[in-house]
Amino acid sequence: MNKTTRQVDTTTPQADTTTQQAIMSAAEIEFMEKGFAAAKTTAIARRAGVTHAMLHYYYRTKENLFNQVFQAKIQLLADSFTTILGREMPFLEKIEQGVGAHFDFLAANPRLPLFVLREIVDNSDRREVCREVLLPVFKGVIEKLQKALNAEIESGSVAPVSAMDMMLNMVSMNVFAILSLPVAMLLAEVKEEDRDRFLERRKRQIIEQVLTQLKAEKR
Amino acid sequence: MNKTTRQVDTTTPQADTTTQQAIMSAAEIEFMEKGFAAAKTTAIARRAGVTHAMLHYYYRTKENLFNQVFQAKIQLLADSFTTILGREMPFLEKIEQGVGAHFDFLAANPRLPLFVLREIVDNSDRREVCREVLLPVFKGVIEKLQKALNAEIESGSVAPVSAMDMMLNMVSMNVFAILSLPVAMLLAEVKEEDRDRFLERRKRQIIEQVLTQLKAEKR
DNA sequence: GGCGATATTAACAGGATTGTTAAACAAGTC
DNA sequence: GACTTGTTTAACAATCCTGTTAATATCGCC
Repeated sequence: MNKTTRQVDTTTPQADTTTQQAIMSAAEIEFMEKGFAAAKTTAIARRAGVTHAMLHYYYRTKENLFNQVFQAKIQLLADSFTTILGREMPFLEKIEQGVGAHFDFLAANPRLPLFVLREIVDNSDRREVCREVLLPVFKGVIEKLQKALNAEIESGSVAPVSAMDMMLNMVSMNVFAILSLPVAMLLAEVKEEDRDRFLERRKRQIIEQVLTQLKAEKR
Repeated sequence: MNKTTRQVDTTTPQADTTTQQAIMSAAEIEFMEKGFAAAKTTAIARRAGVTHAMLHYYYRTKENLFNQVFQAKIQLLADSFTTILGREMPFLEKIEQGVGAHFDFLAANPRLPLFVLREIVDNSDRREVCREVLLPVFKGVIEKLQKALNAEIESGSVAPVSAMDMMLNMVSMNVFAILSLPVAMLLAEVKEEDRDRFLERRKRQIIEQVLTQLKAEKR
């Protein structure tokens, strides 16, 4: 097997040049696929192509290794929110872009939602990680969105909706679209080769749905 | 320990009168809480107050026991869809009632969505159970809904929307509302004692959202 | 009371799983 | 070349988990 340098190589972070990185990559895959309980350290080591003793050498415990993976994934999730708001453009277009980008991010990381939800249900430590990482990001996004919304509402161009509700609706539909894809394809009787088309159609539908809510007449 | 009768007592299905039922009840709780992988047969037996050998005596394998729980839960889920459509009433009111009832069902069975999603991801047998039980029910509901929708669309009282899209939106928001409650409460900074109020508010919001879509002006 | 069928227990077997450890190995330094 | 430091291996220990089995208990029934 390949020898490692003394220090973990931080100059080429993408490849599994070191044993430690190989283990981390393998752990990501195994944990994402099976969750903490069903994933086995032996399987992770096998996938990484090393003895399972190496896993304990670098990460001490399964729990410890998992926590590092978890932290990274929560961070990834947080980043997906901040990248939404970027360039200058008309408000509705910005929303359209934002919803679409969020959808695309999830479509590219389809296992992420279930992974997170599965592990926080009865583990308050992991919920705490979520709170620490996600909360500040989320608050910032909501605040910005609410400000933009208020301006539009003031000018009468969109209906009065709360940023939080809008966000929840959007995230709900996007996450669930990805999360439930296996069931949805069953229930909508979609064949495997039509998967991408189905997703694309659903994405457009969700965007329409969000815009409809914004354009609704004041009741 | 209480002795069982020869035949499982089907006249009083609610109580754990027999060992077999006690095991089944304990299994439901354990499997729903921890999922197949993390649940332990020894823990199930302990919870049921019997030796873990009894578990194997009645259900042979952990897998077998799990499958019976899974089947029952899928059936429960299916029933939650059929009970929606019942009495005669104005269309929009019926929608309102239906969405609310679906939400309430999920709120009463908050672990159900995650339980199902978690177990079908990489198990095609269980997906097959879903298909067999859920598909016919779902198709029936969609068909009925589409017919009712068409009539309303014809008369111009609601905007042209497809039953499938509407259903997906509705189920998405309801399921995700329950599924993500732990995270949502974190992100919306809701205290434990305000949980029910938060849920009720979200329910109303989802109903509004669905109705808004139906009342949208034809573009 | 004795018989037969079912229910229950305790003990065990086999295997998998996490984690440790002692010894071998590689590589740079003096 | 010996020393130091970090890496890797193989073997092991301890525990846990699923499933079996043989012996015992319980019950209905004749």
